[in-house]
Amino acid sequence: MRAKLACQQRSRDPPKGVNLNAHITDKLEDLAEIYDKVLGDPYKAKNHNLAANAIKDLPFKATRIEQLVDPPVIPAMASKRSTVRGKINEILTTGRLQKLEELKRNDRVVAVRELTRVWGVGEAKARHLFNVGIKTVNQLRARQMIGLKYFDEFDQRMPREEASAIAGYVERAARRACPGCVAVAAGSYRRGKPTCGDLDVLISPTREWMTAESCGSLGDGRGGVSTFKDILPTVLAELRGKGVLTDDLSVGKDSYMGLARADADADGGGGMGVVPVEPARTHRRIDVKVYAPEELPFALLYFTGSGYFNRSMRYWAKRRFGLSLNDKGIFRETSNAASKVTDAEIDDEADVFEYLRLKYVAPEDRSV
DNA sequence: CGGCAGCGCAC
DNA sequence: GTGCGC
DNA sequence: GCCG
Repeated sequence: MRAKLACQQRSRDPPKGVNLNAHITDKLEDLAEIYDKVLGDPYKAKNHNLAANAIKDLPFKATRIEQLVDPPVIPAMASKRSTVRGKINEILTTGRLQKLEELKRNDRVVAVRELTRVWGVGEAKARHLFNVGIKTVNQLRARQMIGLKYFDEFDQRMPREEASAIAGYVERAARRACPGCVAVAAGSYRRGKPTCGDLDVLISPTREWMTAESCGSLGDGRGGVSTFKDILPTVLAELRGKGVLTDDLSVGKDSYMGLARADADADGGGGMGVVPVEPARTHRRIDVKVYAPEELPFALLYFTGSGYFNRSMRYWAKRRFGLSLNDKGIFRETSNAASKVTDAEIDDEADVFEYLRLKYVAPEDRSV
């Protein structure tokens, strides 16, 4: 009775060493791996591997599907409806496998496949990483190493004087890139806390600058940049050059996350010829974001927090008016651009409170 | 159509 | 309970 | 994907 069980068989004796059918099995195995690691279908994977393994053991190179069906290399192959058989047939007749090529062109497939090669990263983790923009092992490694490298430093909060110093660098860089702009440190710094876990700096040009920019009357070599989208890269370049920014975590179109430290050019007033002293200041988490002037009040409100304060405000806006609130504006229903509320002149945070029929609360009092 | 192995470990 | 590796 |  047990005689037929696989676990009662000796393996097919002389281990055949060479695979004469790699032209078939490579494709099947690739497809299996994608089914398993990317598409979350381990059973499809298993069956593709089953066929691949059987074909690997053949003592001849298969060129026609009949050679695999006659005595079926696996039981399923006997059936005309076997989809694996169909795929093998396609490989044998065309030398290609459409389905596989299609999948291999897919961004997500490529990324998840690479990421799951990391021990501890499975399908779910890889999918999540992909969703947050991490698509390669190198990107993952960079992130991981920064986290480890500064593990102890990230634990420490900075005195607000240090936050102020870093923000000062950002502000000066911003003013050079975009004369007249505002650069405000939000977050717990703006709420007046004596220490800060990280630093959010919001940059926003003046309305006048925007107007001048859009009609091309800037950028004539007076030091500022010519377009809105140049602001962030210009500011970052200067801060990197000064050694204020030491590592990047993510660099987007109008949002930056990275590490900064104060007193990078500590000899600022110390005169020239001073040998640069090892700064050795703690690395701090910093976010820099650029907003259009009309968005600034909302961005300020949003990034000044606290998180709890924000939630309660959003809750009110939704329950009382059916409005949704984010860092860019007030929206009806969901926050798509089309539904942005424009019927009110919102010039500062106070206008937002007023629009929502709430009494103004100063930043220092928002640490609820 | 449901089942396809089931476990220990980390979180 | 979920994700992961085996 | 395949099987019962």
